[in-house]
Amino acid sequence: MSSQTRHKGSNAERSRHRNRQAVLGEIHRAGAIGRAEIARALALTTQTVSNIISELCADRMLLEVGRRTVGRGLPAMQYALNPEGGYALGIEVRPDAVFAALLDMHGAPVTTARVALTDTHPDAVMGQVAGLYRDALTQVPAARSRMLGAGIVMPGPFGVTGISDQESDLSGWQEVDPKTIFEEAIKLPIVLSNDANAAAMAERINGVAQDINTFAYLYFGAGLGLGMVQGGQLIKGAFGNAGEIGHIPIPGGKLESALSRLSVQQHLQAAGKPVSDIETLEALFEARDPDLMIWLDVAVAALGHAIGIVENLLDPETVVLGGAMPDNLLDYMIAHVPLPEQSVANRPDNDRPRVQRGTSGRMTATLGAAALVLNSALTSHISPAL
Amino acid sequence: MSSQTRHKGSNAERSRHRNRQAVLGEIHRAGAIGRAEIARALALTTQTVSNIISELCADRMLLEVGRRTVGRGLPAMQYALNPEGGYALGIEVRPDAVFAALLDMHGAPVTTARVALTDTHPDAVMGQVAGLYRDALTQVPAARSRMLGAGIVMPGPFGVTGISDQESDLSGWQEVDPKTIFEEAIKLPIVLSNDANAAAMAERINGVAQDINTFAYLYFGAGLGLGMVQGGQLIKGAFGNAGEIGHIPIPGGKLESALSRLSVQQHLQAAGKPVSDIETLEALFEARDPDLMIWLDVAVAALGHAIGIVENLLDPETVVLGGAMPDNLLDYMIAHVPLPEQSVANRPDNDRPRVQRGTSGRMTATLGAAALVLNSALTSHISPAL
DNA sequence: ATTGATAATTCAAATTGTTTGAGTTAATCC
DNA sequence: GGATTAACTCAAACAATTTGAATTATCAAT
Repeated sequence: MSSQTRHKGSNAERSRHRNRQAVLGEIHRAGAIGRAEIARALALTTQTVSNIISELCADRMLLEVGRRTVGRGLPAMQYALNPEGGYALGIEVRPDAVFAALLDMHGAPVTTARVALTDTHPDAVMGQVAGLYRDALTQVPAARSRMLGAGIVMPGPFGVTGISDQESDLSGWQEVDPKTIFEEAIKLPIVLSNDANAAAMAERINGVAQDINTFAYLYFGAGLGLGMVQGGQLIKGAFGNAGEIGHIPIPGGKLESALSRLSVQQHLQAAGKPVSDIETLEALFEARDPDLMIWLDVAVAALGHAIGIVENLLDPETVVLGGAMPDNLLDYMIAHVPLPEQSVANRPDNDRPRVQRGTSGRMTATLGAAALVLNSALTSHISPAL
Repeated sequence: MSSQTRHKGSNAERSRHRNRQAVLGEIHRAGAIGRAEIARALALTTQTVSNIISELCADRMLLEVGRRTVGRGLPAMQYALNPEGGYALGIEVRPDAVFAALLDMHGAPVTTARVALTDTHPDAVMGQVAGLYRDALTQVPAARSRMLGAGIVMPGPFGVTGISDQESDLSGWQEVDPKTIFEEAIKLPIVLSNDANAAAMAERINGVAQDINTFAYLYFGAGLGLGMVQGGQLIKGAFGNAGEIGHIPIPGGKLESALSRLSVQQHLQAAGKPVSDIETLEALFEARDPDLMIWLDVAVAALGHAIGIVENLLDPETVVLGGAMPDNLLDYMIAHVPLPEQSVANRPDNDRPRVQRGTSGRMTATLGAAALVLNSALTSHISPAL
């Protein structure tokens, strides 16, 4: 079944809804901003913005943060998002554990949690997920009445049986519709995504890509994923499986066999140095372990290749690197990656870094899951004016 | 300068504009359709659609095509696009020639023309372009008052001096803004694009991708280009240079050194068989020329590689192949390409062909340039309902 | 052949949300 | 201190869609 891309018509009510979202997005972008300035940015009248803002204030979505004097004229009252105005739940399902995070309106995590997963069948997972949600609401009771929705990150690819790695596969999920069962388990609007897309959204809501509308996120999960954002919207593909960059063949095999957590683990395992967690990997790198450095040599070459593909295909403002790798390793890779000359990003006047590290941490994808929800609350879903 | 992706607010007037476009798009998609059905598709009331349609009829954009009886009830009056309701100009600027086409509302070419280009400086090109536009209007006087806009296809990449091939470069264009000077030369709204994106739009308006919202077009120009359409919209990248797939390195060099018109020409040249036009190439293939078959062996391997990249990154419904190659060669390549198994498109239930040939002809990009204009007239630019 | 159900369409009134224009407030500039 | 500038508010006007009742034409069943 292909992605249903049927546009809907517009009416007054839907206009209001979009304008509300656009106002929220503008405030998010600016941090604190006055009504007249919002009106100019959105090509609306101050009156309209005023109406919307008084509504949002009544809903406790906004806070007045004092007047700011810029030049002449009446100083504008500044408004900012009320962090407690809305919450988004992020859930990440991995084969061995489920992560949860509750984000406030600023995109800051207010609770995080993790439970081990012994049974990966849908019913068992739903039980854990419902429990995590319950716990989060217990810790932050104020969120109960202000939930915007939940983002779910699961191992993909979806609907593909041909090439899935057994390792990353969850059993018993073939015949269920994830969105439906999650909606039943936690009564919230659900957004489903893969880890790389979620990570990209995390960067956009609260990270290095905050003002960047078109960028790519190379994500180290079990394999190698790619989240692409063009004009503030994720590129999902026809079946939601866009960004499977790990499968792409490169001279020595497929990309993720040289560039992934699994790859480094296997390499070190073969060298008699089994590594199961990131801390060990971090320590090995601190010690400049020769076997790890050998892997890195191959990995940065593959990374250069991957960046070339992404830059030439998407022409992004920047490529963000992150995921299940220690920061020092990511920084090393960024410092030593051979950036391809044959790339549309290799332009003389390009002052932005072509590659940068994302806000790190193992929770990136979980936070990103919630960020998907925040993003849809903060963007108006109207294509930019031409 | 990055792509300005600032959303605009909505008001009654803009709602009407979008609804008009959505109605036109729905009629285009259906061919002939009744008002109530449009209303259901767009989640509007029949009354609203009725108002919009009577306006469009008054503007001569629509034709009544009789009533159609489906089941019970009053048979619905069917409406279709009036082909003469609007026209779009397509201009393709190549280093050696300028092509022009005038398309009617159905996307059918009503005039096509070509002039050789001896001087590629902007002023000279503008003179030729203005002349082609004048000629087109002379041949189709009815179009004069009903022009929707002009699409321009030019060699890219834009704003990149680092990696442009001299061959495909136009001289004297570094310091001008193409959009501005085209707008001056022909007083019409201008859309700029590269050849691959235009070709993709041609397929979507009037070709094999008519009902496909997410697909990719691999375009043989001088090099190898890629047009990506996701949810009915082109993926342009931050600076308009998305889809430069030709630059991507593959085992034997960069992709377009194995897979492009230039590549086959150079290969045959080296074998003592200079080929300058498509007909010769077609004839050589008909004769199964051994040198050409050698090139093809390498080319289909490269094509398989390219398809793997595109499928895994975009997850399209299909990949369309076309451009400056004879049809029989394209068909051969499609029949013999080694489709990668490591691809999200390699799914058991996929009944659609993974690769297909586009509506061919050397004019694809020129027609596509005009199709860009038609597309923007027929789509409402609202993101799909979630 | 008549009657009832169904579906498209139209008309007029109600509704929603934005815009317009006049007037108020509070800052800077001279 | 007065003129200018800019943000903001109020009330009325405006533009579009929606609502609900009435009309028309077809199918299906009696």
